[in-house]
Amino acid sequence: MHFTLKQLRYFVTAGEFNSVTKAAETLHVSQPSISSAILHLEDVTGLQLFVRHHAQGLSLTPAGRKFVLKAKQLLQDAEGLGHYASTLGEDIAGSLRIVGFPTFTPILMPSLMKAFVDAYPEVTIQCDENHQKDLIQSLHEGRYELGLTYDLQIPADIEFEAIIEFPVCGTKQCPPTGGPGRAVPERVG
Amino acid sequence: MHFTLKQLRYFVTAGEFNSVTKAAETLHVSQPSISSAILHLEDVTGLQLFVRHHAQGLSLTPAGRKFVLKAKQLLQDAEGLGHYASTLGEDIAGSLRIVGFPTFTPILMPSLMKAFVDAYPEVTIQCDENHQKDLIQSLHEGRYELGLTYDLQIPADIEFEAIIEFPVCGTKQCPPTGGPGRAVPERVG
DNA sequence: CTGGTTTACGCCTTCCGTAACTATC
DNA sequence: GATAGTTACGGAAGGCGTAAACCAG
Repeated sequence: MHFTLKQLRYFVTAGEFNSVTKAAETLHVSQPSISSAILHLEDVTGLQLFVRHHAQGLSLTPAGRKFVLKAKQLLQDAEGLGHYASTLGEDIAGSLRIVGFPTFTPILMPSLMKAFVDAYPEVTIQCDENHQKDLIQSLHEGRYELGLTYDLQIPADIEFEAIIEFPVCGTKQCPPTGGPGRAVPERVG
Repeated sequence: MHFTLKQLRYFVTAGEFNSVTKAAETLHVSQPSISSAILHLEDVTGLQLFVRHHAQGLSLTPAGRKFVLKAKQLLQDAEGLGHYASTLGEDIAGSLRIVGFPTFTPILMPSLMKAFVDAYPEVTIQCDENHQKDLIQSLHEGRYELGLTYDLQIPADIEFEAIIEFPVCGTKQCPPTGGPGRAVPERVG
C-alpha cells in the first residue's frame, strides 16, 4: 500500500472542486497528472474514489468522501511538520543547551545569558559544566549546541569563535560556536 | 518546504539505528539512498539533523531528535490512512446506502436486508426510495452504492444484475448492483 | 459542437545502485 | 587496515506536458 503526499494532494483538491481541470489549474499542473494520481490511489486502495461524469466533472463516492477527510488531515499534518521544522531552525520555543568549562563559566555565563534571553526571550537555556574532553565529546554527540571553553584541542569539525582574548599570556578565552558542522550563530542570533 | 514520505521513512529508521548502514539493510536499499534522503531533509528544513561520526555511525542533534518524533507520528498516520482505506473496501464498520423503486421496495427489501445484516452485521444500511430517473441520477452522483429497480433504461455504466424474473409478462424485476462502474457485490458480499 | 476526462507518447527529472573516495578507529 | 558515510556517475523508473481520442449534453 504505497502512495505519496503529492498524490494525496492532487486527489484532495480534485475532490474539493469535483473537477480535474480546476484542480490542475489550482496546482499549476496538467490534467493528466491529476488524473493519473487519482488512478494510482484507486489502484493501491482498491477503492473507487470518484464517479466520472464525462462532460461535467466528477463526484466523490461515499468511500471517496471518507477517504478525502482522512487524507486532508494527513496533508495538514505533513504541512504542520514542515512548519515545526522551521520553528526548530528559528529557535522559537526552542531550547539551547550550553556546556561550559568550569573555571570561568560561572563568571562569564550570567551576563552572556542575560543578553541572550533579552534578545530571544522564547528560548529556554540549559547550562552545564564539563571539562575539555567530555565537553568536546558531548558536543560531538549533539547533547549541546554550544560550548564555552579555551581554544585548546578543538577538533577541526567544531567551529570556533573567539569572544574574549587575554593578551597578557597569549591564551584566548573563547566559545566554540555551535555543535559540529553547521554554524549555530545564524540560527540563534 | 517539500519532502516525501519515503524520505521521512529513510530518515527515521536511520535515526532509530543511529546508522545509515543498518537503515539501508533494514529497508533493503543502498546507503547512498539513505544518505541523500537525509541530506535532502536537512536541505529543505535548514536544520542539521545528524552529527556524523565518520567511522562510527551518526547521532541525532537535539533538533533532529525533536523532528524524528513528529516525523514518526506522521508516518504512522500515513500507514493508518492506508489501513483505513482497506477497511473502506471491506465494508467493516461501513455503511451501505440503497435506493429502491417505490412500488416493490417495501415488499422485497425487508427480507433482503435481513439476510444481509445476518451475514454482515457490522454494516449499517440506509434505504431510501426514488423513481427511476432520480434513482439513476443519485447512483451516478455516488449518493448510493446500490439501486433496486426494473431493468428499464439502465445506463451502460451501471452494472445490472437480475435477482428476480417475472416470466409471465417477460418483465424482469431486478437490482442493478452497485454504483456505476466497479461492481459492489464483491465488496459487500 | 462544446466541455471535461482519459489515453498515448516523448521528455525530463528524480531515485537507485555500483564503485570510488574520505575519514575515523 | 577496517568500518562507516559521502560523492560520482550511469541506468532505470516515474512524473509531467502536449496532443489526440473519447464521451456526454
